[in-house]
Amino acid sequence: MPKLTEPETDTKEVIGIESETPDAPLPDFELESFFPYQVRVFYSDVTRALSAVYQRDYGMMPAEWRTMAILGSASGGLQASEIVSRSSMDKVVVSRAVKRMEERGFLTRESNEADGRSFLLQLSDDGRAAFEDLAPKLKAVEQKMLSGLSAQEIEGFLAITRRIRENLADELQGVID
Amino acid sequence: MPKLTEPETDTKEVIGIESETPDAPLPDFELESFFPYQVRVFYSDVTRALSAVYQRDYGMMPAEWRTMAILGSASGGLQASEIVSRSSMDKVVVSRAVKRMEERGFLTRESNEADGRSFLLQLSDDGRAAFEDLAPKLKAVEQKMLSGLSAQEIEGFLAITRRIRENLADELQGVID
DNA sequence: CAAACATAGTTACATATGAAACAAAATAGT
DNA sequence: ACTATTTTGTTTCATATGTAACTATGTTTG
Repeated sequence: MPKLTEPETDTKEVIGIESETPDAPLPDFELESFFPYQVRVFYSDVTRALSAVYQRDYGMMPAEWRTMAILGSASGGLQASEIVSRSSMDKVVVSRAVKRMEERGFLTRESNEADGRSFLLQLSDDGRAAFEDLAPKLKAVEQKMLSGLSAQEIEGFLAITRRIRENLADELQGVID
Repeated sequence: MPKLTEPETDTKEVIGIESETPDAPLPDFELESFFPYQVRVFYSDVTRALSAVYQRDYGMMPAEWRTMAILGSASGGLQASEIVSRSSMDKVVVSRAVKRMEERGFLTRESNEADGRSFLLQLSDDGRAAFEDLAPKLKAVEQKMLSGLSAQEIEGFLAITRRIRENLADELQGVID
């Protein structure tokens, strides 16, 4: 069932090791020192600290908070597609977040004069109140997690994330996203 | 701890002001420059580049790959609980990953002499073969994403993730994990 | 010993997610 | 104008996930 892609170079055959090798090549692979794993552990702590707040105070999910954050700092009404592009979330995720937020009275959907397919989204008064309550709290969490770090260190850190993302750019071409 | 209720501001409608711009405090919150958001975008690229490989080649999920990685570099058989502690994954996640890997013939479960509640897990020959195929491929992805970065830069980066996690340590106490 | 408690792992349930199919409206090609 | 294609957003379906309940075994304590 595994549709294995052909191993390009099979050193075993070249060297001529036959059948079961008790002295297996045993790739020395330490998960805990594997960079992507460390990134995941880091991310998981960061996101958990953050979502704990909007989750606890407003029962919101990450996608809802991000939608709120974008609408909260926007001037007029936004289309869902604009939220998609500004949040790097999937359009399905945004669609569902918007739906849930409308049900909970956090945003309004007006039909769009200029384009009958889309709607203009805006925070309702309740939504804005929640945003104004949450934004400082979440900024405080951000401050807390960054405390003791210089602006230079933070910028250096982010610069490295950008370089890594650039390194991965063509790796990720296949995945359309 | 506010629970979903904030005082409604109704002063405007009472007087009937139709001001287009209410004198809202309007927290200046830019999602795209919000540190946790940037971390998420970064993480999402890293993890996607990686999972693309074991997903494509073996149809594995992240939890399965991590389980494989830990078993692959372990000497004898491990209990599921050891995988949990070494992978920072939930025990339910590990349980399901183990189940699926056993179904697919990637690992074996022997009952544990020393403790009737647990089992000793080990990669099967197939599992080991998959691991030996995958480990170098994934290391290559790691190399690719880190290319152009000095060991010093990488260590500095990781040091910052550790400091941030320490800053968050008490924030995360509430969440038992 | 036996009742109480703790631990390992699984299962159930409710919910979240991603991929792909879909409908409706807009745009392009001829 | 008419058909094809693209874009916008929703829905469907199959699968993944987290929380809590559960089973079974092991440990502690009176």
